[in-house]
Amino acid sequence: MVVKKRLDSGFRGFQVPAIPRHPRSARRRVPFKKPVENDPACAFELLASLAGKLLRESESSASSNASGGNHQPAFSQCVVEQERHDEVKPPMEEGIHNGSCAERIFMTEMGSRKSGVKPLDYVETDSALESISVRKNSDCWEKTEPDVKSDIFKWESKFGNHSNRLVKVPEDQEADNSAFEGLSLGDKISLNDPFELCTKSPVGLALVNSNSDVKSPFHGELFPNASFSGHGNDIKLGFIDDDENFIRCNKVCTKSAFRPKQHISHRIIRKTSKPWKVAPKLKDRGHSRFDEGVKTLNRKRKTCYSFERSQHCTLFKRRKFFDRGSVVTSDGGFSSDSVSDSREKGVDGDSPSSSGKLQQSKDSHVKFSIKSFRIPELYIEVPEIATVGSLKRTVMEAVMTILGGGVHVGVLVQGKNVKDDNKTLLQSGVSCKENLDKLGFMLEPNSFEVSPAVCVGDPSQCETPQPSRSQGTPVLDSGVTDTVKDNSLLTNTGNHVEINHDPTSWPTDDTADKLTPDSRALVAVPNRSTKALTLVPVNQKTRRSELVHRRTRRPFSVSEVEALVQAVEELGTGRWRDVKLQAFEGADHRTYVDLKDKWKTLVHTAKISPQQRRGEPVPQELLNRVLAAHAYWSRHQAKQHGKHQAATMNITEA
DNA sequence: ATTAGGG
DNA sequence: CCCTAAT
Repeated sequence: MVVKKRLDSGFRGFQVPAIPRHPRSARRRVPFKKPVENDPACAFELLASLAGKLLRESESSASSNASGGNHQPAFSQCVVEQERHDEVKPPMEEGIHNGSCAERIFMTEMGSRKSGVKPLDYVETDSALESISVRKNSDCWEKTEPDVKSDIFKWESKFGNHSNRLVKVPEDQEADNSAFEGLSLGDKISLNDPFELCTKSPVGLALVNSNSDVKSPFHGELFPNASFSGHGNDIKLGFIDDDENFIRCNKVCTKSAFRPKQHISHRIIRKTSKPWKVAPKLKDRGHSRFDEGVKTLNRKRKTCYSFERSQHCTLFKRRKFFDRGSVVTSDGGFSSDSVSDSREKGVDGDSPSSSGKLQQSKDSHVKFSIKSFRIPELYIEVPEIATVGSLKRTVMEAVMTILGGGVHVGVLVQGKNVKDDNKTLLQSGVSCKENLDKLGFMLEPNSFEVSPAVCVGDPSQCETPQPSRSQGTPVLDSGVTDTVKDNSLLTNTGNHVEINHDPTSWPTDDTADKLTPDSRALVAVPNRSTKALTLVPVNQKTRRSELVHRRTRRPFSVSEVEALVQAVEELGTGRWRDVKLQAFEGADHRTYVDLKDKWKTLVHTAKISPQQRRGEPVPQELLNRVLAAHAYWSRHQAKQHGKHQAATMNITEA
């Protein structure tokens, strides 16, 4: 039995919480690579494993230390990262990861004791509490300060370190390590969403801001007493947000909130021991779905994580943004970052992940956040007995397949695809108040006409009066929020996928497909491998050839035509299966559909003048027979039809 | 799985 | 030939 589900909503379900994106240097421009070996789908599991590993390391370390009596907390420092993330950052990925910004995990082993932990690829610990050199992996990290006095996991948003979060995992909290196996520090993993889980916790989260220059409203001490000293086992998970926390501004991004990219490249992780205080806000930002997840998590692991999330979207090019005091961006490329944190109020009520907002400000700038992108429809087919894990992987594969070919963003205004990239927002109507609700973004696989930069004309041209929109209306809504309930541990992906399309979720949905037929696409290819399922992108222009080969053309020979005509003369034109069996039994490459098609063409050929015919000429004699048979069976069929109906009626009556 | 038709 | 809808 197979479960076929049409993910009608496309992967819109993959929430793309408005998460801040950072300029990530040229990397962003690198064509999206195909997913690497790391199975993204396993990210969560990996994360879990990693965490477990870490915990264990920490514990063992602690115990060993304990024996020695006085001891310093052992720290583990390592970086976990899915490299792919550095280079592959299609907007969609945000969706995939559901805004969980943490893709890179830094586990810090601060103690001189490493508990057998291997050196990290990215971070080198000089020694306990010394400065930490962070590999300049993505020109985002350089040096960290040694303030960390307790174990800390720093999770950096793979997307550009925008969200600072510090999650603390007190040792006293029983962590279920059972699930964490086989992962060693330094292992690379991706956090595809785990954040949702890990970051949802009542415990509260400390925001680690590496950029002291920028004071976002969120900066503050989350955990007044973040250190859990005395136990050396305490672990904090920190989401390191480097720069642009700015966008965090609840209202509109203020100039001061932004800073040039240059700074970004010199990010410093600092004073994790003094996380910015954000607790109060945390609550405000607690999103229903996250909360749910947290509960579950806590229930299961008693591990508390909390998080502070910054979500913003940037649609403007950085330079411009900067010049105008309001643009943030990522190296010119379009990013799904939201320009501002539109969730000023009502955050509690609606889950941020499912709602986006667009607002206009007085300064003629269109500001909004993107909650999610519409993603080309995916069709997935998996056996009922497939595991959730396989489903996740499958979905991930599907998504990555799309991404693998590169994606670009499409902009929809009132359901219409705005293809002219040179249009200004004003011209496109994006800035129109009426269209605010109808602004949508979608990912389009493998575009041929580049220009990923969607929007943005010149902001200064947005002169339309822009009454600030009241918070609520989501521009993009995945409507998934509700689905994330108890199974937070299982779902990331799954929960974010809407199985049933809810038209109301996506205002632009109805037209999206029509507008971009090429972008709709993935179909399940049954039985293609041992895997639960295989997804094949349907983007015909670019991928079908790779995945679903068109059968090689095999012109019918005259003898074949003769056999066909013979069979049809006897059997008629409505029994192709029989024709196949009778005349092409052994010809596996000729399906009854082929025969039917051939007959169709034969009839057509017979009707046209010989000059118009192409290919190997078919004897006129045969064509004549074709016409005769066609005429005959056409009439016969009509009669048969009538008889059949009559018969049916009689039966019914009888 | 077949059949019928449009692309 | 492909793709779909309808059987």
